[in-house]
Amino acid sequence: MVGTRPMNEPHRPVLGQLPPRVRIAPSPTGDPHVGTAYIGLFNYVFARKYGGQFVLRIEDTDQERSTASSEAAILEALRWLGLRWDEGPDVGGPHHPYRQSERLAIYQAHVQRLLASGHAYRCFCGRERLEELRKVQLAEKQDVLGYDGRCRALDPAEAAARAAAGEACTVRLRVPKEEGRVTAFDDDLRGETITIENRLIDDQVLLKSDGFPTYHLANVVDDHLMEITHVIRGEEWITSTPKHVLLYQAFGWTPPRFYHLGLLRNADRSKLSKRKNPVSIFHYRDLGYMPETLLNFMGTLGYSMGGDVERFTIDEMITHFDWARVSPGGPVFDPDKLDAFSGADIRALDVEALLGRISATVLAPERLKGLLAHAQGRIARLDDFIPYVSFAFGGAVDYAPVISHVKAIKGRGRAQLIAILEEYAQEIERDREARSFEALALESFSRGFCQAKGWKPKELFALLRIAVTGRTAAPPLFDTMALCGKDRCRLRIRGMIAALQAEADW
RNA sequence: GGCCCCAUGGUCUAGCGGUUAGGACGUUGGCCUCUCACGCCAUAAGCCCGGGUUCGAUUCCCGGUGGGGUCACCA
Repeated sequence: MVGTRPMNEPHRPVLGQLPPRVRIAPSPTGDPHVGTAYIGLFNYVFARKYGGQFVLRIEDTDQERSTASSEAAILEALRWLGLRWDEGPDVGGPHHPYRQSERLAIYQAHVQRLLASGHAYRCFCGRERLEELRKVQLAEKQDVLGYDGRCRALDPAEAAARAAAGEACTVRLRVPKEEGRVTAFDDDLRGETITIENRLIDDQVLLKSDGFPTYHLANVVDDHLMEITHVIRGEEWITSTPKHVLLYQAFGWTPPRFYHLGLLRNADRSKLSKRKNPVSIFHYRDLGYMPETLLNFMGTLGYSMGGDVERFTIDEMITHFDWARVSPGGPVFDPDKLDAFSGADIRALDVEALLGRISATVLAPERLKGLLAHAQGRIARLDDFIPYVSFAFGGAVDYAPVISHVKAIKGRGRAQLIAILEEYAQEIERDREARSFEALALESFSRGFCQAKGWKPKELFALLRIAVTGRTAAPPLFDTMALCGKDRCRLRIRGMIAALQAEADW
């Protein structure tokens, strides 16, 4: 057993070792996720602790789902938190570009190497056959799922010719499947060697038919080229790490050290998901948590300063950081405790500083202006402004005063209301335009949604207005939703669903 | 289901062979107080189970159980 270490031996870099280079590699496919921030925090702290570099790399190899706006949002969210990266798509660096979609030629050249050395092969199996294969494997309850290796035996020259002739194909990793072969790597957080039998490792696709690499290939190539020394990521990657190790071996490269952190969990211990918890970093920003509070809170998840200390700054975390103080288990993200931290931090501010914070966020001039534009026509006295726009502040709202109006929506039962809200919340996330949460896009999405579901706009919009504001009267619905922001709307629509579910007598 | 990871009160954790098992959030009760909040004091609640190793296991090893992850031309 290589690489095991007694648990009482703290992990310290060997003297004379180069400073670490670490990275986070978010995929720009949605709202900036707290899981990204969590992993980012540990990478950042580790890099700073040992005077290394923290790299931000955008893994936009999924052409279907990646968007520029998501990438921008991720950068914005990480900046808000104060996790500064030394190299990245915006600041550049010696290993640019840092956006994988701009490194296609690099991956293709590396795939050629693998093809030439026989570590990879072209595969002409189409999606239909793969789906069929999968169906059969599932039906037969096979334990090992995955590609059956049909194209492994193809003559490389012939395969190359077919590809050159324009036949669609992918390139797969040729996993050495000889009886008894295993692939192992050390997880330095766990202090264990993790070993997996090669027969359980799939001949992973490395290059997709659209010419883009998969995560596995791009990740290994870039980590090597960018001289990443320590890969600190979520434990969801543990089972695919052997594929990466095989790739390092195929290229003749030395793999980095691996640290797999436990995944953030919902209250029911499943992996943190937006169905059960707010997961967007912007949710926490827009509902008025201070970045240092969030950072400190996340720092207490999985990490401990030791003893009784749990309130600490990121600088304190950096100076005290030690891998031996990181727990491998997946912590529950407890919003109540975050609130307690947040309240304490607000109280610790002097009034002047608090005013500064609020002026810069909750009451930022730009935001106020947007609100005023809609309040102006609806108030009689300047002083009415605050109560009038109160719907745009705070988290959950109380539906008790307005629930009768919901019940009065003609011809719609409780179950129907719950269902439509759930569908609405779900589909709006998938709509490329609407998820920007701009009024116009919201409106066109919502009207289309009504049509598709056979609801009159009037009924749905009334329901949404009540759900989002807790009131029956407000500025035009889509302006209101835009003013409240995506995360607040999401939170309140969920709140409305919960309120409806609680109305047992209806 | 196969494989992999994990395991201290409800939650986050301290503990690194011998402790009255400590702290924080939450709970409950009280104090403070015009109310609420804050603050303060107190409270109930935990080492998953079974084998080893050891004079001695919460701690080390193995097994079980439980939880999680993963089995895509998504990351």
